[in-house]
Amino acid sequence: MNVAELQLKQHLKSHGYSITDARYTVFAALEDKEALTMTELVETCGFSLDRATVYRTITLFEQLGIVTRIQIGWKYKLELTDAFNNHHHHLTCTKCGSVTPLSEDTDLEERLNELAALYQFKPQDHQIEIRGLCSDCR
Amino acid sequence: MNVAELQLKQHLKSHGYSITDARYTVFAALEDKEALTMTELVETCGFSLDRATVYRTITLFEQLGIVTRIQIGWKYKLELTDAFNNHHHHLTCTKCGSVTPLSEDTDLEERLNELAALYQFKPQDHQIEIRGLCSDCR
DNA sequence: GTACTAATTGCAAATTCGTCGCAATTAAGC
DNA sequence: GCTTAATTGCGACGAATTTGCAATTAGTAC
Repeated sequence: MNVAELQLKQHLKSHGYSITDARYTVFAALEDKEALTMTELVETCGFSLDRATVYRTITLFEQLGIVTRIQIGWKYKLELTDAFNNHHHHLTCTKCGSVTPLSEDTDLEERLNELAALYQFKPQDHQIEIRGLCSDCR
Repeated sequence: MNVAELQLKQHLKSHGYSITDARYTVFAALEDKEALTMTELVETCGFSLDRATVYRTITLFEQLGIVTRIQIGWKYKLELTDAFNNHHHHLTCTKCGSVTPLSEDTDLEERLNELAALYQFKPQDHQIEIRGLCSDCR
């Protein structure tokens, strides 16, 4: 069991939820991967888990702040949250459909916080998607 | 016919598509409004248009860069693109679900362009969603 | 304006997506 | 191990989205 899985275990436990194979399976499917659509996730878990279980698990993970939804092109996709080692900023190519994750950028984050403050808004999370042509397609 | 509708007409024409009532109706439903879900859009067009036509029209509008999907909380919504006078930056309240549009911000746009440039990426459009607690809920 | 052709639309049927109730199974605590 | 409560699988359901095809409409040339 790696660090992230230990973290998952503690997270579930501290919120009073059981540690189950299904939850590990879903978590593992999202670990260190590019964002997945719900359908892809269900396929990845495949034989071992029922569709309904995957949906229920994702709902729980979202409530617990383990997973977040981001939009990539047309569809929404699922990713682990920052706390579980991920990012939610992407360059999406409108031609070839490639997705390039963008590393965190302090200037950007700060500006977002300033803007939120203007509206007396307390930010918890955010996502940014830039659509355009990637280096290969331009 | 207002400026935006003229622009729509030219856009359709220059790409070889017909100018039809259905396309005006869908366009009008999105004009000067907050983003709509597909279901809301179908309801807005209501009696006059078949569901399938609305879906097909939106697919076309996306291909032509007239409409874009943005993520609002869990769901995606539809909005006119920048070229047709809209913005895609929002503050979403995770408690009450309210959506506040964020006005364009030069600093932010510039920083996004700088970042895209780092990846030899040619930006066409972008969206930003900040999730958190609105002034009423915090 | 009329006629012709190709594009567009409405309708109905078929998929796909996401949710729910309930019985069977599994995890947690003793 | 035993008991209890949480979790899962299964089947069924309602909502969302897509598709084929026939009827209608827009575009173009006379």
